Amino acid sequence: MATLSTKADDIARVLEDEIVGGAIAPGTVMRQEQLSERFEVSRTPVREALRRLAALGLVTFEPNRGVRVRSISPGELREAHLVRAELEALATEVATPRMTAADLVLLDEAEQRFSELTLELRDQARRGEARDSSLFVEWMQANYAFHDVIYTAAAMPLVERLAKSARRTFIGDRVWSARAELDELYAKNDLQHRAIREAISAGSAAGARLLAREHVLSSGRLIEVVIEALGSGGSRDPGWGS
Amino acid sequence: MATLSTKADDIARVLEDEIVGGAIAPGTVMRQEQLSERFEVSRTPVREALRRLAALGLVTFEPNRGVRVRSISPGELREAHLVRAELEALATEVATPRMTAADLVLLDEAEQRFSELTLELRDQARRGEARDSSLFVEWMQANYAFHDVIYTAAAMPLVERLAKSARRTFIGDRVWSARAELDELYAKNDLQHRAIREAISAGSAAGARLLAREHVLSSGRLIEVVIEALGSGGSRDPGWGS
DNA sequence: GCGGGCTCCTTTGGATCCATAATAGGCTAT
DNA sequence: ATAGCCTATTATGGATCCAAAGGAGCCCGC
Repeated sequence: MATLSTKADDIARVLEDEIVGGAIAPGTVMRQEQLSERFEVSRTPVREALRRLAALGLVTFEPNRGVRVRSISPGELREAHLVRAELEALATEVATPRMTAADLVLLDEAEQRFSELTLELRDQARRGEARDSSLFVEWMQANYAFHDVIYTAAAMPLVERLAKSARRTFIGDRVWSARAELDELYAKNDLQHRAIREAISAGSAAGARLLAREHVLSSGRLIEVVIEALGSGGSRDPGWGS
Repeated sequence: MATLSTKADDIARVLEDEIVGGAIAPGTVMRQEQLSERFEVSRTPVREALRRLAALGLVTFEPNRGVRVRSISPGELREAHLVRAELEALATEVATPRMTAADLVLLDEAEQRFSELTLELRDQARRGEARDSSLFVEWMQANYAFHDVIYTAAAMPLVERLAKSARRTFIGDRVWSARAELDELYAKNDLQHRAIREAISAGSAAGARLLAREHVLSSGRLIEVVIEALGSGGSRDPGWGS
């Protein structure tokens, strides 16, 4: 059997997903032995995987003390959004003249799904129901799916990689599931998606670029508002990265 | 003695510098045992260091075959410059209102040093002397120093990290030391630096932003031209990354 | 009663050891 | 002579082993 991937890489991918998905809370110390018995390997590949996560900025090595999942300070969150705004703007600009009819269909489908989920989310909040965490996850994924269509069309692997790594700042669903009074802000996201879609459809690279930039910046502000509203009450970490 | 850093990190830093500096040619396979005896450690920390380099995109693991220093395709080079243009534009915009008088002095000094080296370089080329590799290295470092002043003032660690990682595309001095007939393009870099400096000095964030963007894009085109002029004659790698 | 220091335990960082995949070279059969 | 197969070598991936740093808890002196 030809080995197509190495244990360290597999483990790194899993842990990466868990951290960016919020399954592992920021501030947690990851015990090597614990991980090694979980993945049924020795500590060696575990440590190599952790090195990779460290290089990606997801964890920090505290020599002789362990690895800790990095938490994001408000400043870092803000900066990450500024970066993502520029990168998405670039990707959208490049993607616009490259979008085929098929791509546009994909974009439409993604937008429609996102729109539906946004409505569902709003209705659920209005009915005062307990917030369904999985619905938020779906909503986020639909949001990402929309942007992914653009990334794919842009065919810019570096931009895609960097921008996606900046997504990790979302810290799972804890941020999004926070408040219901932000309805219209969620809805604004949907409207912005449509605007971007229309600009692309119209072949306006410059317009799509500006809209994409504004969209990311605005969703960044949304997150800041939500976090502000949360105060420190809903977060289990000090909100401070080394 | 308190251990402030780990062997793996030290090794990673050294190798990182060597790769981005071009001391290790793209395409090279890095033998673990060789590295371990060079750094006088076992293969374990070496492998952890290599994992880090892999996460940074500097090398690729080919399972059971070794790690290979990634080479950059023309497309990747182009994309990296587009990214760097956006990030530098952002950093410059943010830095402009934050620049203190002291920062401006630093910027001036960096610019002046860069200017001098540019002239030296031109004169050397005009006299038809054998190109002095170390002079090019100095010139590049002076170029980076100028931009570093801006990064520092911007106080955006993420942007700085990403943009600097995009610098690695320069592949040492092989690119720059290529031709003498590109004098005015080198000089153009200098003029652009001055324009950026003046825009910052005038407090025009938007102007500085545009100038920074154009500057990076233009130097990216310069590199493309140089590589084009080189053909495949001066490069020891196939110019293709996995 | 309390603070400082000493000892033991846990966990990490690193070294060494082992199994296996890839490859190079030789051998055989045609 | 040459193509194909088999073996021996080498380097990697992973496991196990060892030394040392950090911290918790205990003990002793004041």
